Amino acid sequence: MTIPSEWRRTHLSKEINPSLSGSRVVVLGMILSVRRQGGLCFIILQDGCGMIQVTAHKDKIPSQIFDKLVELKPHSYIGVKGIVKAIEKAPRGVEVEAEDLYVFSEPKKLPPFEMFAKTLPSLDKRLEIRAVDLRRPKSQAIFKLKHQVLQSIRNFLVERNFIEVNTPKIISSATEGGATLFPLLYYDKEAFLAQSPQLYKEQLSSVFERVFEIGPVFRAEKFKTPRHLSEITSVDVEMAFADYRDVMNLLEEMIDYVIRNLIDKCSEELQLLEVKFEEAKTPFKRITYDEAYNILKDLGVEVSWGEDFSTLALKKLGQINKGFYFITDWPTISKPFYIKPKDDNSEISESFDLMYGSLELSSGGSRISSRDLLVKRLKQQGLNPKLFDYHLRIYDYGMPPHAGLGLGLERLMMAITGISNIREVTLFPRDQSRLTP
RNA sequence: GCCCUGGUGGUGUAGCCCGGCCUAGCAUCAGCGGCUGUCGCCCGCUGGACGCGGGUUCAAAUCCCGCCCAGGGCGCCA
Repeated sequence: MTIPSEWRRTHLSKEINPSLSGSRVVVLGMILSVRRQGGLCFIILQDGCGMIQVTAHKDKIPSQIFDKLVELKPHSYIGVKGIVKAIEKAPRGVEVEAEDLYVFSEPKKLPPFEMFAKTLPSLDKRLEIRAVDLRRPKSQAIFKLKHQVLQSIRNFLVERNFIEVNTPKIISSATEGGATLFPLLYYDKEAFLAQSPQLYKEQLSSVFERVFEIGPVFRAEKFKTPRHLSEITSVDVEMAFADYRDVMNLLEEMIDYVIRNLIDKCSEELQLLEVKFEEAKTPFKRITYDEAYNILKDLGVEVSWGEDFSTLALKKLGQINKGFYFITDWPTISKPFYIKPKDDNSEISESFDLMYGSLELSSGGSRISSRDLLVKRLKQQGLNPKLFDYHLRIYDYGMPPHAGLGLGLERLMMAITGISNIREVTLFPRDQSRLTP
């Protein structure tokens, strides 16, 4: 539809403030709520960046405009032309007193949830019409925060001379073994959706020294938990002439930077979601795998040295350690083939996981930069070095020491918002049973 | 792959264990009416539900079996 020229927006909701009092404006947006009080009507109009209260007085405007306005339902997309009034009783001390109305769209039906409801339908029901669910201010706030987190991460890394790269998501073989990949047909060959940009970013660190990628990764494990998805956003960082201690320091600084930025720029969203950041003080605690192992043993939790901690074990650790903390120096056997064993003890690796309570947010470490050692480690892990030839051949031409990390963006959002279901912090989550929307 | 829990109007729930007093309660919502400073408004009236199939019983929302769907846990998992 062509938008009539007199119904072009003059101001966004957030631009309307008491100093504009008396000016005539056109605001466009979607109705969140309509409340009528006799001859007075209050409408909360939401646009892309906030909301503004619109009022209509029966005795000040033509009756057909007033009558139309009061019968409008939430989810109607409208334009309102009116005068800005600075009024203390209005939210933010300002409102638009309507003179004219333009209706772009009215809903044929109402969604199964209310815009400000205290009780919500199950997430499953809401996901069926996710874009409508996102009209709820609280739902939107999550993704405005996520956007700001992404912006902050980019700013932080770029300020430190990292460059952003993009690597293939269609790959020929298992990146690191272990995880189940999604197979697909690539012309007449078998291919897979990438589980990680790991090997590509390592190669690129030999060129640009500092690289990062923010993009989707895919896992075909049949998870059915509130913290796993089949498709997630991974923040991958790799840097040359660095080891795992440098990476941990970088990650810690980055999270601190991200949180400071949120406090600075997203106070409304944080308030709406009741986020406090009480458990986000740097420096983050660092405990070694062996220390964690002994703590768990003393608690009577079943642990076997060399293995990843079980869900139960992580829960116990999370009870002891609130907020962010590192678990460092993992047994080499528990880590992927490219993680560097310690020079003085090859049983232990230069590696870390960043935890938030019992939730694993990130893992990383120093990487092996010798081809021979990589081949040895591949064999130890039961992987066929021939399948990795496209990667290993690069090492013949020299490779600086390097280290890096992978961070699950959605997991970070769970930690930041305190939301316990990863689907809630993902616009269109993919899991075992959900391929739409 | 295995185990556990749940499914009641559009939505969220009570009732189920211990069958009858359920003509299924409450809140929200929707429809109609009233209200000129609301902001999760308020007031009055009206409306709407036991996941699907089978069984037991004089009687099933309630007990049993199967199926479907959802949630959670284990295993597994940068």
